[in-house]
Amino acid sequence: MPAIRQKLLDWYDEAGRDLPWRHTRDPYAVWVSEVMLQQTRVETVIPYYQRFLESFPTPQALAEADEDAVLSCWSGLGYYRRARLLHAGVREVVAQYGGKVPEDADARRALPGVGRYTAGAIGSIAFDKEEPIVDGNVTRVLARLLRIETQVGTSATTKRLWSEAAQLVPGERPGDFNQALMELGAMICTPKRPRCDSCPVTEQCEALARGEVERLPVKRERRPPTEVDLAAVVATRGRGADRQVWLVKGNQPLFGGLWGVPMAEDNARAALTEAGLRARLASAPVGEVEHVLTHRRLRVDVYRASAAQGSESDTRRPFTIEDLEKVGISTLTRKVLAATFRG
DNA sequence: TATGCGTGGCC
DNA sequence: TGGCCAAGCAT
Repeated sequence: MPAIRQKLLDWYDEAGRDLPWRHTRDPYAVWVSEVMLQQTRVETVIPYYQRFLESFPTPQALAEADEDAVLSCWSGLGYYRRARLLHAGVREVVAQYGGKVPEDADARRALPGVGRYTAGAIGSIAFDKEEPIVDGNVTRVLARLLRIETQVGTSATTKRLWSEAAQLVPGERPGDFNQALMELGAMICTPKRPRCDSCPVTEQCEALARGEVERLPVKRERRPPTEVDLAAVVATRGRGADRQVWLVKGNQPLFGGLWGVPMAEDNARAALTEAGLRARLASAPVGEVEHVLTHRRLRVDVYRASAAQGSESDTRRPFTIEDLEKVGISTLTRKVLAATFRG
């Protein structure tokens, strides 16, 4: 086992990528990077990470920001609940711990949005603690190295993976070792066409010895996405540069906390009614938009409407194009607006 | 334990 | 082209 640890560290020192969050051990910055990287590619995260830390350089700055500003910075990155939980977690750190991310593992783990992985990543990278992590990369690397054939996602396999990771992590530079494990999964031990020729631990790999690398890990089947037909209403008032679009702020699971045009299943009139808007609705859609999420395939008919009047509230108000940059809106909303105004 | 939550890139 | 993801978490 020590051989694996040292070889991975040596390989990481030589071949590891130079990424923005690898230039800091500020636990807050590490936290931000880890949350952004959840289920999201490195290349996608980089510009968001840099903008976010420029806007909110310290826990205090983020804690003081309002949610619209935070989601504006997150807009387009997806999984918006992450941003809201990070915001809540950082506010808790400021309120309870004087703005210092707690070194205590249990206290860290108890923060909103901080699960076992994120807690371990912050602990090992920022605090040099010998805490293991298991993410998708580590799962794949360990499943192959140790030839773990049980299905990923079951409690027994999860327990085994965390146990194996915990046995590997003790020693020097636990944060770098954890990142080396993930980096190997990202660069060499990839899901498809792994680059075993360049792998530093081929001698230790039980799956390679048996020619079973591409078969592992054994994953669960995915359910096909649900098809949903929606109607969206772009209700405007004014013309030209003064034109404003009515948006509503949702607090539902889908796109929670973001502003968007009124939408409802199949029915544009219902979308307006649910939004509490009175407007002249066009009889035919002006366009169609498709948006695919992991578990849903959305097909959206886009309608125009004019709404000269309307009562504004915390969850319903008109936006100029300029205003849109100050709040969080989903990529779906961007598509709907683009389909309406052609850019 | 199973499910829902976004997005963009890849082959 | 479309299926398959990618550094999880909460419920």
